[in-house]
Amino acid sequence: LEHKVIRLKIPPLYDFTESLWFLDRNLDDCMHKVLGDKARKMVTLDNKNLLIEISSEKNDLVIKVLNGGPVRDSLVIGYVDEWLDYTRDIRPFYRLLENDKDLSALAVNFRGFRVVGIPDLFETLCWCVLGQQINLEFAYRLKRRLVERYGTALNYEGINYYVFPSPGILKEVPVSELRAMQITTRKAEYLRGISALFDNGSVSKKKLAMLRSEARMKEELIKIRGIGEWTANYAVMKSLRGMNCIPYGDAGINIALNRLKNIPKKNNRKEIDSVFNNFEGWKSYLVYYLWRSLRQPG
DNA sequence: TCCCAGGGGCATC
DNA sequence: GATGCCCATGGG
Repeated sequence: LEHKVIRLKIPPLYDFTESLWFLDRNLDDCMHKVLGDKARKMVTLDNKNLLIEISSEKNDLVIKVLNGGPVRDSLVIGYVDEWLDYTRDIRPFYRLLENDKDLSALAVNFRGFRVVGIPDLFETLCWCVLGQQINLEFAYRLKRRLVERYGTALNYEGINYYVFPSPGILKEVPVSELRAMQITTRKAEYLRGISALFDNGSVSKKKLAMLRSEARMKEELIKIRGIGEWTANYAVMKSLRGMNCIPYGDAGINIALNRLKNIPKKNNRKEIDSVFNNFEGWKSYLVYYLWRSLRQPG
């Protein structure tokens, strides 16, 4: 069977194995699958569901469309870039890292690591709500339950790939049904509320993107019940590609900066800012590298 | 038993 | 604006 194949030249400071590491990292994320040195994911482009596979060969990033389509190459390429952020020139970020003696090891240890995005804003926000104040493993389990029940599946070579449930479907799910999945009453209410806002069009990625300013995007998001400062920053970073997003209060950031810079783990907003102020334009990347540092001994 | 997890809302001062 | 409490489950 012949598949559509797109080859893209890999730019400096992009390492696909780092993207793969993030996509795998021992967490059971139902929205993609890592098989050896390949990643597979179902994506919706031009109202069509496509199963795509990403791998690397020599100096190329290789995209195969395994199922679905056809859609224009540019749509597929655009999606992969939103997902893996591979075309961004991150050399300026590396110069900033290298100028900081406590952080310069990050540029060596995680060379070529990029922010892995979640192009679907609705999915991002639901994911944030699900994961609030519980451990990651359990959060991924909750997401899997939600997606398996209300999402759209494609079975390919014995594995199910999913499109995240639509707002129209989730807004109608009774709280009791979500409660039965161990999603708390509060979270169920948040999910239904966010779903309704996306379903009636009052909130959308397109509308937020048109605001241009990250600060204004966050401002709009925080108005939504269930979305606080942490989630607004996370969502703008992961879905709208904001470059100056700091999820203040994040436990992982606190631990990483405590290790690397001996900064207190609580009431540390000013200390956090004093570090991040040197990374104007790359704050989100620093957040990501700090998270990255938690999972592998420096 | 305790504390903590890639939080957020709300009441209170 | 800071602080304390609640939610609600699992892991260490």
